[in-house]
Amino acid sequence: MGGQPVIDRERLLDAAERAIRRDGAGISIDAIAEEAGVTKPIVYARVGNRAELAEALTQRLADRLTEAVVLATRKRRTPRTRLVALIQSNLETLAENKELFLFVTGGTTEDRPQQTLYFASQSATLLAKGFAEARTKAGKDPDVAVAWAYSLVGLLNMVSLWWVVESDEPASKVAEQVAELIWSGVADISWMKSR
Amino acid sequence: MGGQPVIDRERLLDAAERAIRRDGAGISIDAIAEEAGVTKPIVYARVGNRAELAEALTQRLADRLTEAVVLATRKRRTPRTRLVALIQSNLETLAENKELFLFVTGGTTEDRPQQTLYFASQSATLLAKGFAEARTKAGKDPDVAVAWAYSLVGLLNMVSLWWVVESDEPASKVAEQVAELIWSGVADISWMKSR
DNA sequence: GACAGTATTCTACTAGTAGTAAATACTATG
DNA sequence: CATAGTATTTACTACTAGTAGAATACTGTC
Repeated sequence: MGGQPVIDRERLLDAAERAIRRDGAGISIDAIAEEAGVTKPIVYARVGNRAELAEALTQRLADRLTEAVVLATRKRRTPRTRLVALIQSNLETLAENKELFLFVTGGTTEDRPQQTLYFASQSATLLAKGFAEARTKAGKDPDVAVAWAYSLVGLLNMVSLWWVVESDEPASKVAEQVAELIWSGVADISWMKSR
Repeated sequence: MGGQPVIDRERLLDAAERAIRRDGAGISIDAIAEEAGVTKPIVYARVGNRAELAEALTQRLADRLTEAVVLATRKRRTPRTRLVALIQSNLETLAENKELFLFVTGGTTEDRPQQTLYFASQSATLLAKGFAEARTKAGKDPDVAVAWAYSLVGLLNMVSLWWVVESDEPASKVAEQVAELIWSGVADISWMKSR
């Protein structure tokens, strides 16, 4: 058991994904190592502790998400249809990666909130940049960008969680509904007048 | 050590809160028991396992949140200022209960996603009801209510997490910014035209 | 006032996991 | 074939959730 490394980081992460898909987000490092055909210290040598593992898988999921979103929105012409496509592909991608999604946003990592923020910031940073530009062009205060970015990422995150875990509605329908909210806001309904 | 129970459920939850405030969200059941001046099995007898503890504290935090929001919005006259007040009091209440917030949404509970959904549904259910009514009155499809409710709860949740953990901006400012988004949506900026 | 019965609590344990140090085994090179 | 160097595993510590059963103190009754 020496000489050439028996498995590289990427293959190890592949194995981690498989294990998570199979056994759920509560997976142990030992189980991941076993899936990879190695022992625990190898996991620590290649990817680090549990938090770092979650971080690496978060990165993967975020990339996958971005790719899917770009692909889905590319075909659409109007901003509105692109928004719907963005939301829908978000939902569908996270559903396809359900257990990974649950591991990344929920896995037993102690510093879970940091993890959630990290996951969010992956998308939010990019989004914020776009917002800032668009607002500046529109002659409005670009200062809202960061808050808006986290807002939308949180929105998408929760809707996805809810939809993936609990809802039976088709993704297209939910995407359309959420798009309506994001697009026009709540101003046009007589909201909160009584309560 | 017999006769009358030495501590009731509520006082135990008080102790749990104190312990979490002091030692953070990663607190052990033993530490909570110690703070309460009893031993672990008592905690299990009164509130159940860790997930049930989180659930009970979630309930408390949700109640505190609702109370604060009702109080804050009551003073405001227009729907728009009420929305700002809602968001701001949400931020401030969660900041005051930072560690509890992190425990509830992140504590090492294995079934964390379920926990998050539970926390969310506490507020979302109520919100959804209001939305459905308002939309029906406005002559629009009330079907969007549930998706909208989870959307907004997720939005508030993430913004709060971000603000509590990372931002230095005043709550009033962030509340104003987020209100602008929720109120009028993103339709008025030329968004996603390029990317 | 003593005692039996019972509710309550604690002690002590199991099981399982993150993370690590030290021993072991392999391979390439001379 | 010996050796140096690296990769891997074994075996361990430390910690925590959760629980069974022993120990204890209260309360009502004679």
